[in-house]
Amino acid sequence: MSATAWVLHVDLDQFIAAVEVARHPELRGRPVVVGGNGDPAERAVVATASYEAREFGVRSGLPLRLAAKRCPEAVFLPSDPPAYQEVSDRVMARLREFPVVVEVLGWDEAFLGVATDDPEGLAAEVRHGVAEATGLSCSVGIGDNKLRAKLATGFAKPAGIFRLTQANWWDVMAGRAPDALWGIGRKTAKKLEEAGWTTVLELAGADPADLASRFGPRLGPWYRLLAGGIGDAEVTATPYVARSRGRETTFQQDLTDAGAIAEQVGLLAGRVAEDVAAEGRPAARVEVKVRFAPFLTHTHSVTLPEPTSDAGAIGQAAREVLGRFELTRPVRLLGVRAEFPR
DNA sequence: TCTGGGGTCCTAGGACCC
DNA sequence: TCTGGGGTCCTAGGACCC
Repeated sequence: MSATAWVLHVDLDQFIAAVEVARHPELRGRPVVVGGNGDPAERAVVATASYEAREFGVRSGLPLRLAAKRCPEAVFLPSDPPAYQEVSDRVMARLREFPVVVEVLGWDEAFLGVATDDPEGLAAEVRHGVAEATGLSCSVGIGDNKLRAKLATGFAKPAGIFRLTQANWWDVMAGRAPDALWGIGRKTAKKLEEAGWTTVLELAGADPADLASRFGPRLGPWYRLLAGGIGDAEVTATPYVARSRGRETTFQQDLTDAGAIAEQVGLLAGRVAEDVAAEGRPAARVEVKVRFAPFLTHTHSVTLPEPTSDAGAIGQAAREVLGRFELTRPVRLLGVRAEFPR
């Protein structure tokens, strides 16, 4: 008799805030907001808010200035990605000690592929193991595929375990709005609603051809599958291979001087060239992004004559692409991205 | 919105080729 | 020219996710 295949989704609770509280114990129990340089007056957004801060309506993506307004007593800390990466590595290493296949999704989450007849028991062991190794709390979703495991975690949080399978899919999901699904956001939910599909159950019964005509040949039919809870169950430990590497900066004050803009693009291209060199594969395309005030974003890009890792060639391509923009408005963001051959 | 920075994938139109 | 059908590449933009 062989054990049943399950997908577990492990997600650290308020990960970034938890890492900061772990190294600043005096902050435990206080509203903590991490983002930008830690200065709530700057142009930046919240990376993570502690649960105490969330009580005040502070959420990821909220401008720091608004976070300070909603929660004046919050402690604002600068984002420290290397520290989070280091803790993340320890979490993932601990997960790999279980008899599971680990697929890392980001700093604070991973899928586990596992064969067991007691997924709740394993999920509890995972929670204890991670807590013991790192002091961090996580939640675990159990599913019969990745989509259901991922959504289950949302119902498990914080510090819990939840199982979502075909058996309870409709009980849990039928009446929810389509943007409860992983892959449908606010914009698509609005279009769906305008077309008459306001719940997961309704979307699951939609005509695929109708969906295709509204959302495209792949996205449309895929939305119907999502609503049915149907998805991939294969968990793979194969290291992920980047398709592109980019750098971008939002300026605290908009740039208007053409020379300054060109200089910043040169600096960004230099950083991207370093990343490309570190990747060990040449870049095939270079894209430049310009966000004009108030918030108008445009991109131009070029396919290089041949793939290259040469910093001079990447910088020159970026400057040439920049020349295709009409720089008639103040610039709030510049970005350079290199794509690898497909 | 007072709207970051790192990415991924999809779409659609035009160019180009057979 | 009253202009087929298909495949692929290039490009810009959009939506979504963490």
